[in-house]
Amino acid sequence: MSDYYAPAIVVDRESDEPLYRQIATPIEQAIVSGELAAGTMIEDEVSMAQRLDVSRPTARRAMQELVGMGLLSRKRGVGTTVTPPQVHRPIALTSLFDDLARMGAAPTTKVLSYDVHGADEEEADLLAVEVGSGVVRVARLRSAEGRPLALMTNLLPVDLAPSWTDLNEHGLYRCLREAGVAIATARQVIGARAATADEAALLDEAEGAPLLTMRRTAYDGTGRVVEFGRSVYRPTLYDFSMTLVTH
Amino acid sequence: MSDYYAPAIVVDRESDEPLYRQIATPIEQAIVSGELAAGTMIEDEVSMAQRLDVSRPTARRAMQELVGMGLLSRKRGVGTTVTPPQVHRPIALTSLFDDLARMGAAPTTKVLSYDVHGADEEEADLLAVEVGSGVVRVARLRSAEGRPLALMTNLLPVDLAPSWTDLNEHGLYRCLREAGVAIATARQVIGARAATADEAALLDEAEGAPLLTMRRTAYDGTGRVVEFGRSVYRPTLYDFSMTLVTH
DNA sequence: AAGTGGTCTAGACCACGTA
DNA sequence: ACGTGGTCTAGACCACTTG
Repeated sequence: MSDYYAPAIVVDRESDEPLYRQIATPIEQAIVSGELAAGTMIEDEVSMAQRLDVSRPTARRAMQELVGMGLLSRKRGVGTTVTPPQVHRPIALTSLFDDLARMGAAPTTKVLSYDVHGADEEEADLLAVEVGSGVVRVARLRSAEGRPLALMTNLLPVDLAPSWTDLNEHGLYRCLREAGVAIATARQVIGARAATADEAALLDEAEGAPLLTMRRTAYDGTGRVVEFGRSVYRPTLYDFSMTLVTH
Repeated sequence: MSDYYAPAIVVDRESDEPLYRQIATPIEQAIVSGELAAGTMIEDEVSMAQRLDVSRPTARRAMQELVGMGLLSRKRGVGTTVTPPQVHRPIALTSLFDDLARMGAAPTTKVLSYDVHGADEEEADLLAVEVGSGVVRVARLRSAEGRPLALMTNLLPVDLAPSWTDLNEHGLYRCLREAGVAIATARQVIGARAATADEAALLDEAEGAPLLTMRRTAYDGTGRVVEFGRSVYRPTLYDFSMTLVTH
């Protein structure tokens, strides 16, 4: 008799949901909800397999999913324990709009310009498309709680670009997602520089004030460029927060 | 007869290296070296298992490792192909020193101060240790190609801190690694602000010039705080480049 | 010695996409 | 209809850690 956590799960063999996920999901929720404290011992996989009436590889796979997310850590000869939350996997590739909304900051967006045209050489290069193919360039001012926060310009292939009205209501990434565009990865570069006169006027800063800058190229699963964006942020109101992991 | 890539591998059953890794590693190298172009079809797992004389789950596991790294993508009913390099997984949690060295920038470090003392309340909070326990606070000036680039201050528990001389020769993260400290995750916040007079003097910038700032807390696998650092960078000479991934 | 996770086998059935 | 990857079984042996 040990005092480990043995999840009360009954697997449904008729369900479309794989068994290993039926097992992993409740444990995952128990961990992220804080119900299971860091360091809590988890039932070993042989016993769990017998108890839930699945094969050992199936129970094992459920555990491995959680190890992969950084929620559990295992030591041979010792057992499985809940990982401290600092070591959990990050929520990756969030959008500014979602970030602000999650913080309860009531973000608003004003589309400053929305221009459809044939790609010039630089634009074609950034999007990895043919010169002259249709692209949309849009500039937006993002505010939170009535204060201007960021100036964003984005470049997209026409066939992916959301409409002016959509962009006024939602974030770009949400528009893309709802249009069925799945972003897989993005490369971004974060820097800083002094505000130009135009930027200063729009952002309610002084000319020459330090601004955070971000350049991002987003790709779908096939490697196609979905979007290229260049933004400047007011560093007194926004910064980039992220979790890094060693593999 | 199809024209897919079938790796020429002979597995060594006497080796300590797991079979799935003996299979995955050569394929991984062929992809990252560019030998296999994006979109190249990979042998299906049933045929690979027979050919290499391993069970199907073993062949499958090798493939899954590569899928997890973003190197391969699979579609049920279709097959397995090499992922475009844009979608490959990022090299996570690099150190500034390594970054510069990889770029051939010949980084040098000057330790400006190295102070061992009992943690005050703020320091204890940052490192999640008891007030009064031994901590090391070190300030360093990092230069590349003779030009000052970053001003870094770090706070570490005494028992983990490298010596002054080690820090003058290598980057902090390399020192920690060689001391057997394995960093698992780190949280960092990137922002910007104007340079103070002191910073400006050390970094060869004007007072009030925009600087990139970074705060980072690094954790080992048990959730213990290994290091807390605060740095400022000259944005004309350095920026943060990273790849984000959706899970 | 006992218990844990790590690896591996030799099959099986199913869901999906293509032809 | 066929071939693909996705899931699952019921075992097995090994390596490592702890008592």
